[in-house]
Amino acid sequence: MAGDNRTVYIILGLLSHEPMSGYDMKKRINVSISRFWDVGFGQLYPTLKRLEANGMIVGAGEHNSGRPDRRVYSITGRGRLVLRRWLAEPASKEYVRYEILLKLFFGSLAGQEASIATIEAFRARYAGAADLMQVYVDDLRRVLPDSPDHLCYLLTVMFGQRVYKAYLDWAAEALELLGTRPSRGGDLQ
Amino acid sequence: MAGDNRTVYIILGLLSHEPMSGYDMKKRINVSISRFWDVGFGQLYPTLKRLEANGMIVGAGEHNSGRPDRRVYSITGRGRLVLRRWLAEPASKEYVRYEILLKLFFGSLAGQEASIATIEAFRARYAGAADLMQVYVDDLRRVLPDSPDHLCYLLTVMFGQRVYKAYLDWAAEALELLGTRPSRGGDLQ
DNA sequence: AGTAGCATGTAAAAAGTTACATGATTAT
DNA sequence: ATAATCATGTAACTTTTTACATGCTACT
Repeated sequence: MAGDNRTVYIILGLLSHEPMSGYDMKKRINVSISRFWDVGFGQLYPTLKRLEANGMIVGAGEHNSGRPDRRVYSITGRGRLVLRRWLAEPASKEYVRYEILLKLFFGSLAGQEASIATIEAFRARYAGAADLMQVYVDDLRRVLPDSPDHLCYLLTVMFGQRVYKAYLDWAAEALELLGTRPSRGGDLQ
Repeated sequence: MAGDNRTVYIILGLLSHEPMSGYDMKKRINVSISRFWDVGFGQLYPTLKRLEANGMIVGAGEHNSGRPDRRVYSITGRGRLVLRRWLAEPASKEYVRYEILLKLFFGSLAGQEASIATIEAFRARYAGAADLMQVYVDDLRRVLPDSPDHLCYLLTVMFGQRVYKAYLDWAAEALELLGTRPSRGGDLQ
């Protein structure tokens, strides 16, 4: 995870569409990016400062009547160049950390019930998410002919839909192996 | 990712089965754990020192004729207690970082060809892995009745098999959407 | 009255990666 | 000859998380 700071490219990527503040970025990240790469305020604000010092973005203070002042950033030519260069490079290997699998792997010390509870919690965590991704996929596929710019978003949502489905299918199979009939219905949340 | 240091529990979990050296642990991690939680030497050795200082493990120097000396660690009662306590707690949320989705999300600036190349590389990365996981699953399911202690391992391998399959299915669908017939055969490596 | 949202940040700590160092043996 | 394996470790660095700080407005 050392090496290139991806927070930089997320900021540049968002600003390549339109100017916005750090707070706006976090909101965008939460709804569309955080599923595969989350960024916190503690990373966002310092990185914005650094990018401005390096001339990749420029910020303009904006007065906001009644609300705190905003600092709206725009991408510069240099920022666009750096972003494009990164996009042309091959993507690094996927980085995952599944504590649930760690617990199951060492689960013989905890007993079957503990493993079952762990998997049930995992399933509950993704039951709603998988359905939601399916809805998004269906919607985006419908509007795609009229707005092909949604394709980039659709690709990432499709990914989520398939991976979450794999999660749920695995959970069902794992529970069966552990000798539990999967409970039907009422397992959302 | 702050909070609890999972390297600690990986070490304790491995030692709960049998005593071994740091080097042994890394080998075990590479073949069975690194797919869902990797640990490097730079984390392993300092953590071993800390765990010994805290009385969770004890190390014994072993002379190795012709080879470097080894330090073989064993888990203590206190270490077992800490491990069991962690196993009883609910697993934290999954942590993932997919640079490929980041690049695709901002891919409109790079063009379709770049997106296609990105996805092809991703597919090549997992084509072999998915097949391998399937082989492991089949093997483990066959030996399971005779050695039920393999169940914990099987659960994690099943997870990998399903997720890697989802990766490949997504890649095929994504390439189709981008207007590329998926190339048949010879796409390993 | 209390919570959530708006909006920006800082500081400390933890976690993780990378590069380096040593040096013998064994396989290609 | 060269590379890989065995075996341990350190140091510097980067990245990420968490907790704190401020203060106003709008909703319940």
